[in-house]
Amino acid sequence: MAVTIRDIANELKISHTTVSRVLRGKGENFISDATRNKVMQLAQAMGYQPNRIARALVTGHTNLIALIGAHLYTPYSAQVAFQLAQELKRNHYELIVRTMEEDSDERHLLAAPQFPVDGMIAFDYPLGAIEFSDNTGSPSPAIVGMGAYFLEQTDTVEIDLFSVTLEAVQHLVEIGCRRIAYLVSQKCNQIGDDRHDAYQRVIEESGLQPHYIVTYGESRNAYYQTVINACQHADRPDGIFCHNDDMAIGAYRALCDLGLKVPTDVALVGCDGIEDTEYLERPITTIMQPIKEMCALAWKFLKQRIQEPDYPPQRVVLQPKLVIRASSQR
Amino acid sequence: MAVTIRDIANELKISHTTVSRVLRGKGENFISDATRNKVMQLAQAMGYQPNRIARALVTGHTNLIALIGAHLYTPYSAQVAFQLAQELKRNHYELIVRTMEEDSDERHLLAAPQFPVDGMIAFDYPLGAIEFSDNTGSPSPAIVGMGAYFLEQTDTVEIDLFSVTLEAVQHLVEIGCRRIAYLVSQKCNQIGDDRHDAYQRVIEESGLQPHYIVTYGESRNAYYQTVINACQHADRPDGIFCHNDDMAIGAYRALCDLGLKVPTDVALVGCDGIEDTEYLERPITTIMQPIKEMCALAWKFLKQRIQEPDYPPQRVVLQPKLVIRASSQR
DNA sequence: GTGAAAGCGCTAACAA
DNA sequence: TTGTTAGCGCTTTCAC
Repeated sequence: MAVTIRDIANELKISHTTVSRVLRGKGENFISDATRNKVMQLAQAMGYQPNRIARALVTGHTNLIALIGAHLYTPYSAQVAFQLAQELKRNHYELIVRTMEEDSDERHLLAAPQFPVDGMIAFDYPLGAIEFSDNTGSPSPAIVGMGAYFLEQTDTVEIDLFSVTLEAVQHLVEIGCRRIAYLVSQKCNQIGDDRHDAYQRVIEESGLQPHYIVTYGESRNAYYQTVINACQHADRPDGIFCHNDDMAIGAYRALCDLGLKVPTDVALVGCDGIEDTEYLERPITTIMQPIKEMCALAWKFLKQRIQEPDYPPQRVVLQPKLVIRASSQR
Repeated sequence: MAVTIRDIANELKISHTTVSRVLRGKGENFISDATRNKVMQLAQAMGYQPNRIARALVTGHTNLIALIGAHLYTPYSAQVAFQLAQELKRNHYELIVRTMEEDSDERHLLAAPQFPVDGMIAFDYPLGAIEFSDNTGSPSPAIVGMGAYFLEQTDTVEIDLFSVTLEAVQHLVEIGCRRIAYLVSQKCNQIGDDRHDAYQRVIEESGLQPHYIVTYGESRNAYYQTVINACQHADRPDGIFCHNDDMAIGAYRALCDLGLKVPTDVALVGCDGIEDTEYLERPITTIMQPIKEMCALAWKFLKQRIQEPDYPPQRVVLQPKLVIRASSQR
């Protein structure tokens, strides 16, 4: 059996409360040095490890944070998850990764039992707050929204993709593209989506025709196929703004296979800033997300919310940057 | 406040023990249907959620599993982590991602407090078992090693990279490479490492000269730089076996920038089978890890170990596959 | 079939 | 400065 504070207390003929106080650094100024030292030493010697479960039961917090999202397996998400885990670790918190599958009942909390966490970060996951707030009558848990999709009611670290997409599509216009397509998954292709709206705006203002290449699957291979189909006709686009980098990478490969040259025949712009876009023969122009900053802020908000549940909701808007690379330089 | 079994019991004028039994499905055959139904209904109506912490305190298990490793942020690791999380979810377990940094004191458990888990999976992390077993006198926790690096004392899902590397390097010989280099990080470049040993063996048996390109950083950019330096001389290699795909991708880009053609000037083979190798103009030949199988088996072993701590250690060896692509086809 | 009581290891209020 | 007591919400004997 693991050693408990009572074991230490018995050994020392003192109360376990005192041991608890010493070990937790409480009572800085009213525990005698003699006692403190005795306890510290023995705890060390006996290899005492506090039982976090017992502590959690009484304090009500676990020092666990959940990252929730729909596509936590993409390179972009993986980077975010890792960044967050690092950030948390410094504060003695740990991260549980919770992928919510979209078309299943798991949306409903009862389906898959979940370990209680002190807070959650909903990444690019607009439904988070809804699900988790009205679930029971209990006070809504600490939750912060983060990314390009989020909800209004909570703390949020919002990434504004509108302005930068304006810039990105404008950039395609400026390098001479006249048939600029928008490669996008079905579910993101709608009014209200920053990228969609910004694309449409620039196209209209430039007097061009919008051209949506809609994908249904969610894999690079699906994107690849979609682009193969969309670009084998004579009236193919001469520039593609891709909703994300995975699509851009699928598109890149498709264009190669079709014998089309990037950027000469077709210019390419992606979004997210994952490393992969940089390691191609023709690196892909992309929108670089401020991952580090986003994670740091999300954690800052969440930490505060955990400490002060009634603090007024905070919000910050981050601006990603367009990084121009060979795929759009003519 | 959240609703407890006592709330339900009081409401129903029965004991909380009975409620507990019903809710947990114990006492299948000695709880009256009347009681059972009443309880079920009220629990539902009151939105009862069991307190997992309280349960964990008494049962001693959390249904939490930790994934531990040194480089959990690479695309390969991310894929593994995701796969594992999926696997666990089906069994009502959740995953905590624990990156161990190499050159810090975090190796020692006391440094960063960790939430108790029912088991751990050490991925490509040979030190796992050492650290976690002799830590206290307590019985070693359930742990399984997984990947190409692991320890002898525990359950392990081992990936044998030796045979397939033999095949990979042999393949380079067969397509006509005569100066085959091995791109590897400093810490993996040693006897005992499958890839290192297999490379050396083939080179020797083919009467060629070994040529180690050693990198010190751990990023694609570091690999890129290393290859730039290593390949700008006239006696550059005409084939490179890369220790992993990230290195292969860094190398690929370096070769492009040096104006060298893949595979004509330099053939390339990577290892791990991450998606990125497939989406280049010249897809990279690689060793495809059996991620899914590996994760499924690791979880199978771990689950068994959790249930039967004294079961004799299990071990299985998995064979990855060489996937030949354009980067090594002449 | 059901309930009473004990206790998991800890923290926190209140005494002394 | 230290100890006593209660209790977090649950599971688990054991008794009825």
